[in-house]
Amino acid sequence: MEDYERNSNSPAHEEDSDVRKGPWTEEEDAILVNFVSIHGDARWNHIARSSGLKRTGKSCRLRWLNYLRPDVRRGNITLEEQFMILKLHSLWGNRWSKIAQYLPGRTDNEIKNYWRTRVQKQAKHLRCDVNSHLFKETMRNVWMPRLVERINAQSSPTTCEPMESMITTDPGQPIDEPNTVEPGSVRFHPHHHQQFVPASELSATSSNSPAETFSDVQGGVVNGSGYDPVGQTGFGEFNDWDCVGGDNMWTDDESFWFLQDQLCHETASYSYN
DNA sequence: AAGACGTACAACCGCCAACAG
DNA sequence: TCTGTTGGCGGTTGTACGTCT
Repeated sequence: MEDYERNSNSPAHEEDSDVRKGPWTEEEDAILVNFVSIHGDARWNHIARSSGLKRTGKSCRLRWLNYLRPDVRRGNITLEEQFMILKLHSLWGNRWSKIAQYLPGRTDNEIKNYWRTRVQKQAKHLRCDVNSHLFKETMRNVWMPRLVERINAQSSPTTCEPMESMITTDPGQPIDEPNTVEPGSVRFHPHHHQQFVPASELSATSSNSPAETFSDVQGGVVNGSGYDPVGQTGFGEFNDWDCVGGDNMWTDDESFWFLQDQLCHETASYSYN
């Protein structure tokens, strides 16, 4: 651990040997939070020097963005977030920061970790590459439909099922790692600030009329069979998994709003407010 | 009970683009 | 225009912790 905390191999730079590495302590966190609250979160090298922290500016920035920022959302990835990650990754590839923009409170690091630990693990189980056609087809035709089914099935503060239980098509697959989504958690488009919350929360907590549900507003039609990977809903047309990053890429807004629209149509369990 | 193994996630690294001087 | 600095990003690694044998 001590080796990890010290940059030991640069004797030529006295300052560098003083740079701390490794896990942040509570004291360091407190100093950084206090300093940022006063001076703002810019000029990280200046912050690192002026605060007295023996950290690099980069390290301070990362700690703030990924952990200390007040709007960082912690806890397990929800079903909706899983769906968004899979879909956005299919559109944009490993552009984690871009994907994170559409998952408020989630950091690129968290999404990247989720992808590596959960999704890539499934590819390993299938004995195929995460970029292979087989894996993409499995994700498109098995996991994502099941995610939509689960989202549809949610009617109260929800349980979040891990990806591994979705690899099988057995509908009776038990949920082995349930977790609770914090009531009142909201997701919104970063540009338009339109929030959408589970309908169950709305009905319980707000005065919104039924006519304000998203599918009503949008005139959306619930697809009775849930997720349609290649047909009526249009997912399949555009979701060319082999063309990520190619000429078929959409603009950011086109991609996001198409996806948002599809998700809302298919789950019919969200509403804007 | 203890060691091996697997998982989750915090943190670092290297590269690159933007920007200021 | 050039150069150094800074911040952003994706990839990778290290470690704590849980589970399995």
